[in-house]
Amino acid sequence: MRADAKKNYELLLGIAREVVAEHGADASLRDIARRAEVGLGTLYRHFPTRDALFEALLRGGFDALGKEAVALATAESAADALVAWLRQIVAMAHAWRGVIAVMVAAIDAPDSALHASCVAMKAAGTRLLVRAQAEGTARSDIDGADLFALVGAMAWLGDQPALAPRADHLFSVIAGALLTSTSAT
Amino acid sequence: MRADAKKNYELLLGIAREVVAEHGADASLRDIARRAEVGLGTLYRHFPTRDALFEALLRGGFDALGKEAVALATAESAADALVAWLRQIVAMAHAWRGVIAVMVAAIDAPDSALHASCVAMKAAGTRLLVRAQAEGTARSDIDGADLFALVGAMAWLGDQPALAPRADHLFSVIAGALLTSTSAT
DNA sequence: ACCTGAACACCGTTCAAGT
DNA sequence: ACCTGAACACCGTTCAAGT
Repeated sequence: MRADAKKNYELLLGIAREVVAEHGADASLRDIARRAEVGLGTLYRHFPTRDALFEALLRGGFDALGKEAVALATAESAADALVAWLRQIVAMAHAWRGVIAVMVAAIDAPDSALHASCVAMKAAGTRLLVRAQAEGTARSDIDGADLFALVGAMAWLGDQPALAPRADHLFSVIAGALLTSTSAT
Repeated sequence: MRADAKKNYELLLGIAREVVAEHGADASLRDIARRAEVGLGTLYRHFPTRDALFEALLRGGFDALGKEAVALATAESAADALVAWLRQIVAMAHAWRGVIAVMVAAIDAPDSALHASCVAMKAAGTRLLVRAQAEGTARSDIDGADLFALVGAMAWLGDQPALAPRADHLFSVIAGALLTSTSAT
């Protein structure tokens, strides 16, 4: 990548971070280009699609969550590990208002720039779930797809201003429902 | 209301029903007016806001759910009544893709045309919940606001094509989490 | 190689002008 | 009273023209 291109790329990413923090996942791409004082075509050249932009914005978070899942895979309590990881992925989605809907759509769209990351997150969650199930502390009538869907639902709750105050409490309720009663958290 | 106005009102409502069924809650109002072969201003005259249009579209459903809640208030099992009603309100939201987010926003917006109906739905759910709690079959650390939020989350799940196949199963999981273990459904 | 911004096809919302 | 549609201020996306 040419030096000036690289500069624009980084600049756009920084401004996008700000604008998305302000306006959520459906922020205006035009606005981002405008604030970055860059042609609209430049934004499209670097991020040909909205998903591509989010992939770049979230890459760091995805990496961290992936590593965290690996670390938690050997934790003493598989149930606690699962819940701790769920809490983190919900928090990340919550940090990017509205992005959860984009992620959920991407999991069914192989061509989305977010597809691989979302599949990886789903797989990581599945591994933690399966381990807790093997341990006997997570209910067995749930699979990775269910878990991914519940993460979506919990993140969505946090995205709605009217519901956000309940999000933490409802996280406990839902997380509790995933665990078998002997190890309720 | 003048006869021609009334005709336009009904016409718009019918077309809106179709268009919203096709495109969900963020359907184009312009498109509705166009398909109804009516000036865009006419649509705005009858439905000054998107919420006003949805209020008109959903009024029948809200009425039915309200009556159903009254009927269920004397059902033998308060727990079953609660779950049955939850299933119905989630189904109604599901029938109008995307409308749940509008409803959730309206509950915090006293000026929304949907506000009263949403408050009524929340209150109806709360009554069924309280009765089940009194009966000892619903957990006591949940209130009406939590219930409304969970309805939102469950309806949202059904709205996402990638998650919809899991919506029924997850409804059971979440509904089960609301009940005390002695009466798991 | 990369950047720019006009062009196109859409929105939601308002409001002067018509009947 | 009611209807119409142009006008305005926005979008996302593409692409010819520039450097």
